[in-house]
Amino acid sequence: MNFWLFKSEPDVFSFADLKSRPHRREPWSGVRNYQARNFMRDSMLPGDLGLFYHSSCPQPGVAGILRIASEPKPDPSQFIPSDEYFDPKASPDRPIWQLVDVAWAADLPQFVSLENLRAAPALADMQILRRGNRLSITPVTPDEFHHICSLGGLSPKAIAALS
DNA sequence: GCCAACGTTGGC
DNA sequence: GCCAACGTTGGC
Repeated sequence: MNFWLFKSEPDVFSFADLKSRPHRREPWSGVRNYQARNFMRDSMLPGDLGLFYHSSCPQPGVAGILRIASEPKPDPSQFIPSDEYFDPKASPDRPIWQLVDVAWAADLPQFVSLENLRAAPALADMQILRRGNRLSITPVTPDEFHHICSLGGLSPKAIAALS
């Protein structure tokens, strides 16, 4: 199993929004960065777990836990001219951008703020904490994932039940 | 709103 | 294939 961090602006789509969707599930559309796409295409598997991170907001940080709920597939928004994520270089025959469905997996009893993340020595190497990091999807190590779940107030038992 | 950092674009 | 210019991201 692999572990991931998904960034989203909560004004646009928050962890609470995911939880309120039918089946608590949503296609993660709009990724337009090759590295992030390649993670989805090459390394992500249904059942993998992810941290739902709120960015560009008053309180950045990890708001909850999600699970990868589909194989990667073409992101339909790339084909729709009126869509803000339209890509004229893409066609249904030759899609460029992929998405995966994600589903709610668990609430965190406590929000894990960016400040909390920075204060944890065990998380010092996280990609999200590096200067200039702009990737909307990044891998995290199993240790980092478990550490953040623990900071979020999940018991070891609850964390184990996720995997 | 500022600004540093980064990815992408396009002229050559 | 280089690299300057540009747009975007995201914390503050």
